[in-house]
Amino acid sequence: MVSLDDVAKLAQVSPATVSRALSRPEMVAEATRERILQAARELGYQPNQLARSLRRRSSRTLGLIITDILNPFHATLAKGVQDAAEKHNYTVFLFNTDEDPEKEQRALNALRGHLPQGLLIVPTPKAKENLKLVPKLPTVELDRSSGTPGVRTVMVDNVGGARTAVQHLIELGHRRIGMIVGRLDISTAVERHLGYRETLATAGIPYSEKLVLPGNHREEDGRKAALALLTLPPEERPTALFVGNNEMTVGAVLAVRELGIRIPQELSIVGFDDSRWAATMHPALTVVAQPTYELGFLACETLLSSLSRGQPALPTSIRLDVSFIVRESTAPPDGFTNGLKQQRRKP
Amino acid sequence: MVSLDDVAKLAQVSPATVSRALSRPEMVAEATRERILQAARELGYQPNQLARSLRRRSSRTLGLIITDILNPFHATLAKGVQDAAEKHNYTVFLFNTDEDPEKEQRALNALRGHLPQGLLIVPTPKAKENLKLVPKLPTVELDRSSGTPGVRTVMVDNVGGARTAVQHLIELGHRRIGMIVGRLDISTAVERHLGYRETLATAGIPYSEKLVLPGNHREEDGRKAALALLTLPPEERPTALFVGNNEMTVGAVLAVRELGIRIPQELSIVGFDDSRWAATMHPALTVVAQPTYELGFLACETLLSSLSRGQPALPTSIRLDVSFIVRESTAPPDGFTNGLKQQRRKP
DNA sequence: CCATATTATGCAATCGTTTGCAATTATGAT
DNA sequence: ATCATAATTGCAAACGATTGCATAATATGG
Repeated sequence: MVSLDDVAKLAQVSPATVSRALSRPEMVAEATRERILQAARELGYQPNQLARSLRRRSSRTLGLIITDILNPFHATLAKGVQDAAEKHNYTVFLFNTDEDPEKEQRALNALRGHLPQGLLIVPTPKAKENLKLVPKLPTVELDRSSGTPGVRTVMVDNVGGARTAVQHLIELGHRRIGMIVGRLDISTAVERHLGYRETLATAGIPYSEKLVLPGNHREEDGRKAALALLTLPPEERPTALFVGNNEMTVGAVLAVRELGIRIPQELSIVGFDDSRWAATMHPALTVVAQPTYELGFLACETLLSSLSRGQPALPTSIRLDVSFIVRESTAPPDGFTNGLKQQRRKP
Repeated sequence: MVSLDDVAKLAQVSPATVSRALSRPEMVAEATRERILQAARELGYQPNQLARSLRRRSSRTLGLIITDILNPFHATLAKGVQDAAEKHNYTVFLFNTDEDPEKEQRALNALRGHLPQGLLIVPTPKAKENLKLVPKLPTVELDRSSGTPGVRTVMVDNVGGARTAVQHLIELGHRRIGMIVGRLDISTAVERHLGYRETLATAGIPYSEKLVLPGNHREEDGRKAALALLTLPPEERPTALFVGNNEMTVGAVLAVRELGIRIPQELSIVGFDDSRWAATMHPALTVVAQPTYELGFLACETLLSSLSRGQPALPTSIRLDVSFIVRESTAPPDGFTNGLKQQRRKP
């Protein structure tokens, strides 16, 4: 490893001058600077970030904690964050919690030792507790809120998205609309559930607990929940399903196939969060689409701008709009005149 | 930030002793150790990894460079690596190159400053050049080989996978089998192409350049290539397609749909690399499935074990077996008796 | 040409650990 | 007790950068 001293020797100046030539060029005379840069280039010098960070007490490093890198939603989020970070010359440490609060805790502890400048996190339900491990770290939460006071959040309009989706189903003529909701200790699930309830209420449709099943955001949970809802007696069985996240939607669709139920003739289905899978499966899924990449990018930009301005990070909460994409998985319920089908809106 | 000194004061010992109590417990007396650990716990002490790494000249950190985090294949790879790293208490820096050699170079430079212990990389075509930036860094290449001498690789049996796929098509009765191959400066593409050629040769089917189109591994490339192949005059148009990676397979399938060609009746298609999409689309795709997670996990284990043994890293090359999953996208070509369909093997 | 202001460099302390070596204390055999 | 030996602990010097302060070099102005 070639160090400052090596460069200093070659350029015949003190290490201090080399340091300045590199990080505050205006402080050193033109000629010397040239000589130093030349020497550095010659030796292939690369500053030791560890030493630099240690001394500066700041690292140009960010922590990113997501809950499931295999979920394209999170992968996209991560890409948005990384791109933004790279733009500003920050490096990011990526951790995966698999929705496990313990892993989250370990990740935070590991991160802590690396003195990141900031943290971007998709919080697990225990995050409020876990985040106490890093009390002074500028943090922004993505996608969900843990309810930790003083933390900024960047989320999408979950309530609005759910409303649009459910409203769409109601307009098609559905009355028994089931929902596969996420864990109710996660804010996105709560909000999407709220949008669902509100919209039913507005339409004068009574809320039925039987039609709302929780799941743990994984494909298998969606499958089980859908199986349960769709094997209710015909009188109670929902004619439409609103599913709270992308993975569970996959599970739900697979369950529907297992049961041999036809979409959309016998069951309409709307998912939250778009994906290639949703767009290209047959029939193509009607979904609430989120600006996922932008969510990550923006969250990172927000964090970085507050860092650079050295501001005390006002606890703002940003909401991004979602869009509703009508495809082929929704139609009027059985018994309704199929003429309505023609009226379906296009995306 | 609470430091060693703080703990030392509280426990009434020297910082040196605290350090030892934490990293070489057997060197300090039972009683003192207890007192120190207690103090550390009380203060919520977390070692400053920067300082530690600086002094130890080793960081318990790995670099991971992949080319596309949005591709589930790479995301899965990353998860395998991370899980293995976490198991051994290593932290990983993740970088994304988007197949861009310049980004790869930047990533390597950024990484360099953080003194990682090792590097896992899915190399871009310029990696052989770029890797010179980190000459002494223990490196293992995943999925592909850049041809850099002395570097270990962990890959799958691409030739074998391609052979099985093409053989399967031949046995079904296909003679004009097209291939959408990747960039020929990437080893996986070369190998899969080789398997394709060899199998044709063995079966006595002449190799036709017209039927082999290169692509840049992205969905859109697959689409374009498929469009080109499938609009050849009927006499030349392939009756089956072997596609070299998952993203291009998606594109190819979409192209087929655009053209209104039915799979598998009018066209058989086999992809390389399985995915949820491939498994659940209609008709479900026949694929060469790779042990993706294991690839990442194993690569990381390999790297770590060579690190811990302090060995000079023999340049081994590990090949993992692929498996062939026959689903619904392959059938005998038009004009062949459909009776053959029944004989299709199961996975 | 000298005093003073300005600019460019160097010195040395520092960030928080680790570790070779020396100093201290405990242990056990005589 | 006494002394050799072993087990603990502390001192102080690193690791590679940054930076306040002092100093040397140069420029400015009268």
